[in-house]
Amino acid sequence: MTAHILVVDDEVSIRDMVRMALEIDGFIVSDASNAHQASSILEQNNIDLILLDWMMPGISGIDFASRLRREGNHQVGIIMVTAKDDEDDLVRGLDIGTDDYIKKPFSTKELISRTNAVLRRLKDQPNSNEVVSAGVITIDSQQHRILINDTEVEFSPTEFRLLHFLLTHPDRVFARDQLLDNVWGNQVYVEDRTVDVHIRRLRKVLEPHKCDHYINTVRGVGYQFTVNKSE
Amino acid sequence: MTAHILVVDDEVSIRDMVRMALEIDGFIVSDASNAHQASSILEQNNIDLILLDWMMPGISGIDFASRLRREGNHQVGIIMVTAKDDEDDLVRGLDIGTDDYIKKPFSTKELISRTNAVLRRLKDQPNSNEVVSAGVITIDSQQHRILINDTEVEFSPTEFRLLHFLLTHPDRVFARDQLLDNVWGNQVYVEDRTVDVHIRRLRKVLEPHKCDHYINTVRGVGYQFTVNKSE
DNA sequence: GTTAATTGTTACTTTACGGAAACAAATGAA
DNA sequence: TTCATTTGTTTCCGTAAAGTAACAATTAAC
Repeated sequence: MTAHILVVDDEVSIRDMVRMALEIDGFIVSDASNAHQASSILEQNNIDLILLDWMMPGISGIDFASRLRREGNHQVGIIMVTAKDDEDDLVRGLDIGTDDYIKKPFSTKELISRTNAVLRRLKDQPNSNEVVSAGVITIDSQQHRILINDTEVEFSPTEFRLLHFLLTHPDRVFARDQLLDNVWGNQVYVEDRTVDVHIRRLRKVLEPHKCDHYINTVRGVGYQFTVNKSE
Repeated sequence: MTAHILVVDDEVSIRDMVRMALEIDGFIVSDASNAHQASSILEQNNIDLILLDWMMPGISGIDFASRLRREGNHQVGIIMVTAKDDEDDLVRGLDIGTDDYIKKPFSTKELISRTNAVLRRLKDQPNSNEVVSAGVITIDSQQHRILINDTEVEFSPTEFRLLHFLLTHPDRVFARDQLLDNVWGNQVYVEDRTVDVHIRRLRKVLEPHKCDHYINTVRGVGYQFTVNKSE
C-alpha cells in the first residue's frame, strides 16, 4: 500500500526538500541525481512513481521518460518537475506519456496532492469494481460489502483484506510471511504469529455462517482457502 | 448544481487559461493533456462537459469524441476546440455527436457563454432529469433545493455538492481524496481531514430529520451513502 | 464598512482496531 | 509415553483513525 517514489533531480536541495515532504506523508523515497542512477534504482526496486526533473545535465528528464515509455514501461507513474519557463517543452513532456507535471516553485501540499492523484489513477485501473465470489461468499470491493448466503456480514479492515486476498487466490497455500506481504504490505514489520490471530478472527466471523471450513491450516506451511475441502 | 468540466488539450498554456476562466465562473475543472488521461478521469469522475481540443498528438479529439459516443456515452457534453477553420471537419465533428465547437482564438466570454449554453441544453433533456432522490431525500438541482420528507432543508454549497455526489453514487465507498476530486475538484489542495469535517456538518444538518444514518463511515477506507443500512 | 455565512485547518477527545504476550491445545517425533 | 514444535485462543493495551469543537481566513451580504 505504501508507495515507493523515486525522486530524480540534479539539485541536492530540491531532492532533500521533496524527500522530506514525501517521507512525512508516509511514502518510501529513493533518489537519484541523474538518469543513469535512476535506471539502476528502477531495476532494483519496485518503484511506483517517479518525480522527474526536466532540466538535468546529461540525459534530460524528458529523454529519460520517453525512453522508459518506449521500452514499454507503462506501469510506473511519471510526474515531470519543471521550472517556470519551460512551457513549450512541457507540452512535449506530457505528450510522451507522463502522468502529470508540477511547476517550480511548488508547495509541498501540491506535491502530495498530485502524487496521490496519480497513484490513485494508476491503482484504480484494473481491479476496482470487481465482484468476486467463492462458495457462498461474495465480495463487492467497490461497495466494501461481503455477503454470505445473501446476508451482509461485517468484517474489520484487516479481516476484509485478508479474506479478499485468500478468496481471490483459492486453493493455494500461503506462508505467513507471504500473507503479510500481500495483505499487510511488504514494508510493514509484524510478527508471523499475528497472522494466526487474524486467521482466528476471520474464522470467528465466518463460523456463525458455517463457512469457516473454507480456511484450511496446512501445518508447517501456512494457510489456504478452499471451497471444497477434500480431506 | 455546479458543473464539472474536463479540459483536454495538449498545450498547457491553453489548459491553464481555460481552467482559470472556468473556475472564476464557478465550475469545477479537471484537465488532461491527452485522450488516455481523459479516459481515466472520465471513469473516475462525474463529468458534465468536455472541452476537447481538435488537434492532439496520439488519439485526436475527434477520434476520442466519436469513440465516446460509439461506446454509448451520450450524457456528457462535448465542445470541440479547434484552431482550424475548416468547415468540413467541423461538420464532421458535429455529426459524430459533439454539442458545439469553438474556434481558436476565442474569448473567455465566448467560452463561458457556449459552455453554459451546452450545459443548459443538456439539463433540459429528459435524460438528465436533475431531480434525484434516495430514501426520504429528494434533490432538485435545477431549483437547488433539497427536500427531506417533503420539507425543504437548507444546506451550504459544499454540503449540497457533497450530499448530491454521495446520493447519486449510492452504496459505493469513496476514499477521502476521491471525494475531494469529485466534490471539490482535482486541482484544489485541501487536507483529507477536511472531508471529515464536512461529513460531520452534513450529518448535523441531516440529524434533525433522522436520516444522518444514510452516511456510513467505512473505517480505513472512507465514506458511503446507503439508504438501507444493514447493521 | 460592518456583519454574517461559509469553509479549511488545527487541536483535542473518543473509539475501536490490531499487535503481541501468554497460555492452552494439538500435532508429530523419539 | 514424553518432549518439542506448531497452532489456536484469549486478553490487554498502545495507537491510528474518526469524531468533534473551536478558531481563522475568506467570501458574500447588507
